Amino acid sequence: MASSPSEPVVRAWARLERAHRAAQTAVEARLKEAGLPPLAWYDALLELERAGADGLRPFELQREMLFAQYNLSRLIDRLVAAGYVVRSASAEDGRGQVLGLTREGRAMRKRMWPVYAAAIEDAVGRHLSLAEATTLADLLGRLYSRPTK
Amino acid sequence: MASSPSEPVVRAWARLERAHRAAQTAVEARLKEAGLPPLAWYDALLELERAGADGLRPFELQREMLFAQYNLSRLIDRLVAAGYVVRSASAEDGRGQVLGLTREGRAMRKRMWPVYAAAIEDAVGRHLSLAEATTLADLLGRLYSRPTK
DNA sequence: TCCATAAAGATGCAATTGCATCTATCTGGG
DNA sequence: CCCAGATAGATGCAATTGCATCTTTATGGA
Repeated sequence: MASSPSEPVVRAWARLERAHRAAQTAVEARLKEAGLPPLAWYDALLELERAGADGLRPFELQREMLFAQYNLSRLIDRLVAAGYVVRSASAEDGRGQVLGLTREGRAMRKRMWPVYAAAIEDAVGRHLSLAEATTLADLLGRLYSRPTK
Repeated sequence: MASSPSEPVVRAWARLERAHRAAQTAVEARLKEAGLPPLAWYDALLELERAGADGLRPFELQREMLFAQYNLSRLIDRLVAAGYVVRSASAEDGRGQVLGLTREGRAMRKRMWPVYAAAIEDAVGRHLSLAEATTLADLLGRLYSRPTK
């Protein structure tokens, strides 16, 4: 019988870790050396921008980013402290709040993009053809959706 | 003009982050619920086991794991404190040391494997065919090409 | 030989993450 | 209506990570 995670699966896992660490480190370094906030800020700002005028509930953002609840709570603290996000009470849910992007938040996201984009190109784009990038995105997408097996 | 990271590249990057976070979180949770040490311990123990009787220098382990120097230094502290690794002075390099695996270290790695393996299968294996896993491993490998290989 | 510089590793301190738990509100069944 | 969960979010505290810098030993010229 074949051993339970097959050799290619173990390999894929190991490389997922390494590739991610390498890319992540490189990208964070680029942002920092440009005097910009960390990656996670960009992600949050982008999701909020995409959400439009209605804003997002923290738990929605949490699911989108796959962030732990307590980490997100504190990430939001920092974004609010920096003036990029505003918290307001939710009208429909007394327990909850709604997050909105400020003008400064929108501006910061925009300001981060060129640096971030260049870093992504270096960390990922440079190494792959267009077709390969598409395949990679496809396969990675499968890892966090319901299995089809 | 084509934007500099092409859309598939950005997508691949975004999914690399998400997929990694999802898998990482799931695997760590499995280890913890089995009362076992974190992932990084396994990696280090495995590398040391592979290195055989000669052991490894911290900086070699650091390169292998893509770990920051100060993080590795402290990871080793913990492994030594747990009795899984021993530090000894390097014979050839007065600045350095050599790491060796203890019997307990070897045993712990072995003990972690079944739990780790099952978690990998759940996080990765379940979602992909054999051919897909191979392709994924291949593409991910391209992202962190080490110069001397 | 001597020195400037580089490499190996450690460490103090600040920021972030993880864990457990807490408060407050909401929801569904009796 | 009422209460036992469940859900949204915050938070105290411990562990880990990141950053800057330090010590010690190697190395490669002039």
